Amino acid sequence: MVTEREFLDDYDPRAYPAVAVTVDVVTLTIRDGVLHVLLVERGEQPFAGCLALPGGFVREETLDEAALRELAEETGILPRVHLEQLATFGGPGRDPRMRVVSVAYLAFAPRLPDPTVGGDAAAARWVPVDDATDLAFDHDAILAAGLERARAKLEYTPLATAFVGEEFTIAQLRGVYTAVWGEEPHAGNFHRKVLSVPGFIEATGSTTQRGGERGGPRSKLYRAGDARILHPALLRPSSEERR
Amino acid sequence: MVTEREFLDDYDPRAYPAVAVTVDVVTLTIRDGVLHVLLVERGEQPFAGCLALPGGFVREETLDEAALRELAEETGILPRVHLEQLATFGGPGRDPRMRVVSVAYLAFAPRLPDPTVGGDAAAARWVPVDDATDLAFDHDAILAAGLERARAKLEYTPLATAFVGEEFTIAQLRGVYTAVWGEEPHAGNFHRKVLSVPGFIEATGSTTQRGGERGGPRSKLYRAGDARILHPALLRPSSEERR
DNA sequence: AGAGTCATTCTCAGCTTGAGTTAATCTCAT
DNA sequence: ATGAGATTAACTCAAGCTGAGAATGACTCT
Repeated sequence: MVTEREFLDDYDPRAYPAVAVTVDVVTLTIRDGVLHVLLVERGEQPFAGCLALPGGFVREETLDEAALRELAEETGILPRVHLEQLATFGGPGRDPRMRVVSVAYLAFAPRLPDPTVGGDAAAARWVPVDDATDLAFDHDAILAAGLERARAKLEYTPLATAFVGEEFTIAQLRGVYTAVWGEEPHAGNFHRKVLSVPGFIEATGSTTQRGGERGGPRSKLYRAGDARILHPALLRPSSEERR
Repeated sequence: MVTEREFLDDYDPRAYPAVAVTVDVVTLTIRDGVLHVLLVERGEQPFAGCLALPGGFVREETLDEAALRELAEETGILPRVHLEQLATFGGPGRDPRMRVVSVAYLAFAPRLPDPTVGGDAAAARWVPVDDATDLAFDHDAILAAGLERARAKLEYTPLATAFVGEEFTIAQLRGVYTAVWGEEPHAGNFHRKVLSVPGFIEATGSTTQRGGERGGPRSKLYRAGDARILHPALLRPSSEERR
């Protein structure tokens, strides 16, 4: 990570401005069909009163462990979360106090209870992503990067299954795509597609106890398959508009 | 990037083991049809004599600037390089001397002259990626991540054009895919495909002065189009084997 | 001149996709 | 109870894309 010569020439901790390394976590979940992100309210300057992504200093642990620890501290306990590194933000001036390099993580969780307030932050809560603006520091950019990553990964990975419970219906899975993409896939084609992609989902053999709230037959239940990537991919309807 | 409370509680630079932040750059190019990576030879312990990725400390600059600077120091001058952040590696124990968090970058360059030795490193050189094993620190893992990213991005971005010159033939572009994927796409289908994806390449109107070295007609010349993503994507032949 | 190479264009069958339709199964309000 | 409306699941069909192979010339080298 550094050439020896430069290490010897330059290495003197006191000669450098202190650099802090933190992790920030973009945690996404779906509540009532709407994509939410976990935010904490800052109590002090700078950005007092602003909402921010949960995060904190990295200790004697790997970066992944730090992200998982921060998340657990904010929300109590996190079962079955998918966690992956998103990107690192480290320009000078991100934090007015000192140089802070922040490794951002992205987490996906099935619907969880409201965060325990006994955690690290004064107040942690789920906020619909559309309302999550004017965050502290450069957290708007971090959130935007997380959302774009999530949207893209729904296409070619079985990530959507991380948002639903152990057993789920195809309609619930479709709801994940609708919430994240902001657009509803064609129900019939979606059904055909998720069943045809090998390893995406597998039938449990049972069905729901009742039909939908407003009627309809009982739907079959599925669980996540063992595929790590989807092939062929599920392309989002709006992909023509991108360019 | 950090809650205020934790910042106040924990922040004391001397109370923390010093953390260094560096950038390491995986620079890929194609020479004689073979994918190469830029490596430097370490002169000192640890890993003296080992090959390593070029990199160094982050100064008063953004992370992107640091990566670009390190690259320029190693190779002289870098025109037209594509540079993107890859991932951050920061577990304890990566470097036996101190905690080092390294932000890895991925760069793609058209064929360049051999690196100027007047740069930062004692000896920088291009090494075929298949020979780039047993690197210092965890650079094997960083390189592997860079290669996988490069292979994936060839599918859905016009990245391949970053490996060739301003003007290029479709065969040269195919050569990029062959070198990176390790598998030659079907020539006819590749030709049809790159021409049909909107914004990938555009004809310049001219042709090469001569045919190929071993015969064949003169080929038309193209330049990169303005698309940022390819739609539909160019899938690698081996994608069925993944799973 | 002849052999071999290679860019480019076609053909064609198979597969996937988008859009719409149909049948059967339920819930809810009347 | 009964009908209206909703929903799952399955089917149809045309259009587009893909992989594989082959044909056509334009070149270079011997």
